[in-house]
Amino acid sequence: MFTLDFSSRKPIYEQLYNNVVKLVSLGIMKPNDKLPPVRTLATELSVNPNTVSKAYKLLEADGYICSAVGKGSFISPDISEITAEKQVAIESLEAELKKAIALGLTKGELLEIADRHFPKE
Amino acid sequence: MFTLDFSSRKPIYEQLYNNVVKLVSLGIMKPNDKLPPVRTLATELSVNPNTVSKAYKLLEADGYICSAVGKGSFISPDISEITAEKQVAIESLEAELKKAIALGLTKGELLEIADRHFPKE
DNA sequence: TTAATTGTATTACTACAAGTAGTACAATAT
DNA sequence: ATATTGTACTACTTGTAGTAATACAATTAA
Repeated sequence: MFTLDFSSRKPIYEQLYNNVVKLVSLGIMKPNDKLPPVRTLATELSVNPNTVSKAYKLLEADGYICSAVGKGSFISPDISEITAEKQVAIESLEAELKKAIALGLTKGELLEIADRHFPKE
Repeated sequence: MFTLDFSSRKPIYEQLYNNVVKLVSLGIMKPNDKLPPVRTLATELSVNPNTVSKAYKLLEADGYICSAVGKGSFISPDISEITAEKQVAIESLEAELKKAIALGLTKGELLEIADRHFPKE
């Protein structure tokens, strides 16, 4: 269900995050489905519970899952519509990004723009 | 001519970079104008020559200036057109970015997109 | 041709942040 | 009550960013 690459430079919590996003977008996990408890998944993957927790925390911040102490973590009920609209917006964004890069936009400049649009994050 | 804020978190080389960009966009420095030599500027600003060099290197990579050993560093001859077109593209990009953010795009996701479009930088 | 001026490359030191782990805490369920 | 769950706090380790010290290479000017 979850696959990790420990030799990768990508942080484990980020890989976990992407795992869940992928499972949802592929329809393998559906709204209200229960995710494995932090400790369970951590043990399975031989990883610290806090690392799993970090992934879950991010997933919740981004609206993918809902977590509650004692209850557990679940795929958000209204995940489908969200991701669909967002996907379209991302595609438009990437199209504009390509144009800008062709005209000499650098990564540094893009990061600066990102900082301006995400205040104090 | 050049102003630095040493108490700022922003790296000095980045501040220098922005100084030059601003001087150009304000028309204070024009195409083919000579920039102060690395060592001279470094001494003036009480900074290591390498720090100035790093700023110049970035400016050259982004097409703002041209550097040559023994000659010096100069504002690029064709800076005006470049920056104009680019500015338009950046505005479109930011418009799309705002839409995507409104639909739930996160900073993390944006950075991931950035990584995808700037391979191995 | 020689000395001065210029940008570049290499290396190393320091500080800070990211990533992960250890542990204790708090809320819910059974 | 006790077990299960997510969360908060702290600390350790590692890596990267920023700057500096130094040596190098190319051009200019005398």
